[in-house]
Amino acid sequence: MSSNPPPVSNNAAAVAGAGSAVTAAAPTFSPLYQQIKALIIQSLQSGEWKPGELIPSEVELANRFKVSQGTVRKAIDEMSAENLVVRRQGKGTFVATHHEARAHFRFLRLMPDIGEAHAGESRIIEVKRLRASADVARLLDIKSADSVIFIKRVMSFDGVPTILEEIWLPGIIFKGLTAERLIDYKGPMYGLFETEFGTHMIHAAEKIRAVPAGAEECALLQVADATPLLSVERVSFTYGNKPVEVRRGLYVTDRHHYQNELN
Amino acid sequence: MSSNPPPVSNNAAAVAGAGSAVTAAAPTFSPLYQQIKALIIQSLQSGEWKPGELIPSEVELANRFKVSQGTVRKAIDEMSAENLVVRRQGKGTFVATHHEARAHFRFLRLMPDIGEAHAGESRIIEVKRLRASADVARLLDIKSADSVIFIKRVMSFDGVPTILEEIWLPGIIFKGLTAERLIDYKGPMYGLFETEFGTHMIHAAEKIRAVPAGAEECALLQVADATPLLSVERVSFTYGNKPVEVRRGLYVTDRHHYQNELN
DNA sequence: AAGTGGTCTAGACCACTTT
DNA sequence: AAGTGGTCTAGACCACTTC
Repeated sequence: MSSNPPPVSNNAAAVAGAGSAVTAAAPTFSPLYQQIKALIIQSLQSGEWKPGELIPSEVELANRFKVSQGTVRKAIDEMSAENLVVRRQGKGTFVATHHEARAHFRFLRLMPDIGEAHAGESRIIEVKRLRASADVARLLDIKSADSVIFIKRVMSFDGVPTILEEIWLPGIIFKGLTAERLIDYKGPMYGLFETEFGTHMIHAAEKIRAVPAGAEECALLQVADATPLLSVERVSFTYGNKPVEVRRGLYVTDRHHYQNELN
Repeated sequence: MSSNPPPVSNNAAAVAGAGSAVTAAAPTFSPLYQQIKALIIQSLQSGEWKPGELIPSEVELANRFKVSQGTVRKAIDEMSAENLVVRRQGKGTFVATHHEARAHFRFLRLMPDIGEAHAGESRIIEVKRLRASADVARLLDIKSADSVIFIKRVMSFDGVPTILEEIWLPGIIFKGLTAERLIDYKGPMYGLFETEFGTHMIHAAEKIRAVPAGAEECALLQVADATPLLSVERVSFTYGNKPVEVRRGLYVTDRHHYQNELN
């Protein structure tokens, strides 16, 4: 640590229970590189560096935070592992964005049984504003009856309708989202969310079930009544693990499958 | 690199195309820590350190391989991230094992909708030897008609039959596996594979679909005909990414769901 | 007190990209 | 040539566990 007082506390525990030796207070200690990581994430969250942009080099950040390059490096290493940033040797470190081929299939795990995965065609069925149900409000961490934007769409692959999705978004964040903007936008929906509404999804949790197709699903997905469908309920999160999207997808899985790696 | 010649090549590319300056041969270069990692994995594979056992300390390994502790550290860091080993501060680094609470749910993603996840009861329906079908042989990377061991079982949670599984194992590796040993064994099946057959699973790939229950599924899982079930096809791998298990599970998902995190 | 992994530093050199 | 991330080293100190 040398003699220079660091601008970030290196040991928060030193402040705690200075008198009581036995029952020390819960040590809220966190290593320097974690604090640096938190600071960098704050800058991402505040929009100081936007998705796709270059962030300062490791030496620059080391100077800014008055720590060694190795410490900044370890912070960014973790962020890279969490897909928050992308490192490119010789070029720099970039904020992760959904406007990239590599990101397109991170949140879409449905793969064709044969052939290569490719982007499908999206058909918007309905976009409207409504009041959050108790369930959706709980998942989005908003108040019941708060305004939400509801989207219903069908995705097709090679002309075959395969995914029926319902999406709920907090009205406050996605104010002004209309069917036109969704239809006009070329590229993945998360790219639109990121560019037009400043909301970048960093991770999601899914619950998967097998359910029978109902009347509406049969009509929109062109399957027989009670055909087994994959039900995928997703909650997506942005910086700070804030939930900002609830999605319920119904997948036709006779020519596709949900691919998952267990590590 | 100092002046001491390292026992592991620090730059394999130096050997290649020594004469041709323009079209250099494909540089099979790999960083030192990756080579160290590969060596450690070889030792795991050869059984030098068995699951649950303590591996040599970082300083010891650094001395053995004549590299710095930091290089060993980076190798083990990656292995820890891949769940090949578990680090315990003050104690040492241990080979990962399936005989631990934390490992029990790494390969079982089916969670109860309400309440805590807990181990279910396994009922063995059938164990027999047979010849590998073309499909199974391809997935296990063995020859068609090679001997495989086939297991059929039902898992129940709180007395409710929930999972019907069929498992195919290479006969060569799992020679001597009988219904009795499966029934007598307390604990997870992968723990038995590890302890009794020296085969530790390190990761798996799953393909998930929704399918209708057939006659046999209805009988064994006590569901109505054509009830939608989650079909989970899994191939599991041991050290060196060698496939050693094919598994097909059918999950009842009215009180459970398959949980997945997208990162 | 000794041994282990965990953090932090400072400096060197390499590989890759851009100017 | 200059700047970036990637690798490797050597040494210090901290936190945790065991003796």
